[in-house]
Amino acid sequence: MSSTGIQQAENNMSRNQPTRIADDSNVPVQVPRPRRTHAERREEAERRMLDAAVRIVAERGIDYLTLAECGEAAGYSRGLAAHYFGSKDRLVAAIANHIVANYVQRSRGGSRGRKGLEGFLNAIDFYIESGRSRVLELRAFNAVIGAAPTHPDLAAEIAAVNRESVQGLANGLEICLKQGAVRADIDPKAQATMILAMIRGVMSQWLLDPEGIDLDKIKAELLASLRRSLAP
Amino acid sequence: MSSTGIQQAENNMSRNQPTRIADDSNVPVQVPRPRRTHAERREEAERRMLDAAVRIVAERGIDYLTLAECGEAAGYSRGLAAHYFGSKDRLVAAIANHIVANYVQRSRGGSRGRKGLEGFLNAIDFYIESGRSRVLELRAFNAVIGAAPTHPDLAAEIAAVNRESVQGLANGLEICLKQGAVRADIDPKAQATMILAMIRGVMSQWLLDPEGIDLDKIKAELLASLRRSLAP
DNA sequence: TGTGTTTTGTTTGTTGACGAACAAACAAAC
DNA sequence: GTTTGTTTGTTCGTCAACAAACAAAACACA
Repeated sequence: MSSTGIQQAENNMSRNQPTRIADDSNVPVQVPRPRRTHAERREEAERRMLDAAVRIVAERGIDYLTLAECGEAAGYSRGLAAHYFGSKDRLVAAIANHIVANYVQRSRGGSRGRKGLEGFLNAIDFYIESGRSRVLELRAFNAVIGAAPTHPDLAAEIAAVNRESVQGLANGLEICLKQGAVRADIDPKAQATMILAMIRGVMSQWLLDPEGIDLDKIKAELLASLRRSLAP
Repeated sequence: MSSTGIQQAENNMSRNQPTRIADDSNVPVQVPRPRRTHAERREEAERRMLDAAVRIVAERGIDYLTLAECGEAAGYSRGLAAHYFGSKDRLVAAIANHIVANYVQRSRGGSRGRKGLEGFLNAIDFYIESGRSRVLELRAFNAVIGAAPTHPDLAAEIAAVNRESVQGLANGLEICLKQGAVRADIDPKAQATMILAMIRGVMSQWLLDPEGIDLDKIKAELLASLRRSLAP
């Protein structure tokens, strides 16, 4: 619900008067007027609060996330997060959508081009690298997934996210199937579920023990295994 | 640390006077004296509180687990959980060990016998079925894993649990390797990490959406894939 | 065997901090 | 001047933490 309109509201600086914090004169400047529209204000506030919430969850965990701190960490007041999201559970659900929306946005233009099985494996690589390079989001998402089964509001939300992710992978496999790039006796959806599980599970272990888990080695092994089990 | 001595204290009834709740006479009986040893009392209290904590975490999540409710749900007082575990984080760490200890205990005598690749795959099957049949433990464990990366106390504990699990699977693969039952160019530890990831990830998705995830089908696909990618 | 004392396990009272929820005020945009 | 966004004041419940108190078992010694 709150994930519509995240892709805009990015560069609103260009329209506004540049926020003048200080100028040449030593006379105290009156507070600058950004003159943003209501929608812009609202969207920026929402985005900043979600970013703050992601950071808090990633650093200290869901149980230490509070509505008040979320608002303040975003540079607003105590009460704003509660006002926007209503409850902590719904804030957490919004976090999940926020992270996924960010990922989807990034993944467009990511692994384009390559076809066949290698193209599919390339997408998996992108997924893994994406987590590696955005540890905050990864940690927060991991925490949300862990909490989801016991939070009814969240469970539905995350289950939907999972279905979409599985479907995305399954689509990739379907294409390969039609091209004859993978063996014909696989079940795309079951394979996709499995592969998503593998990716998430590996990242979850890596989060807990970055020293002990050689992500490059495991990624290589993972891709090699998939190559063997999927090749026609 | 608290997982030593779980395997005893099971049948302490045989040593004590059988707890007499009522007897033949209609004279009100004085309160029965179970006459348990201090160690027995302590262990039972600990076990019952951990069981209660597992149930609470599985049903409502870690953030709704409180020390007070844990004690009371176990049939004791408000303060006992705090007295034993000191802090919520340490209680949660104890939960993880409790669940793992339970699993390990059950897994002995579980998948014994079969050798070669099929024996290894059989152990994986056991792991999955074990989660399916003990949803409470699975849910609680899943929640703990999700929270671990942001809770320093927990992180170390769970990382150790993971290492043990990976090592267990890797050992199975090593045996297969020596028998020539799997291809020679795999890295047992990396494979084990991957396989554990797959199992956990699939169970995590299943928890969120038991209707949407056909566990039998995915298990079959998973085992078939492993057969293809591991076979010599 | 019994009795008194010490240790260990368990409960209860109390305090203080924190967080959610609500209502009302204030500020900016329309 | 009206709507929409944002802050502030306040209340209420809940939980962790600590400090005693109480109860059961272990021990010592007759």
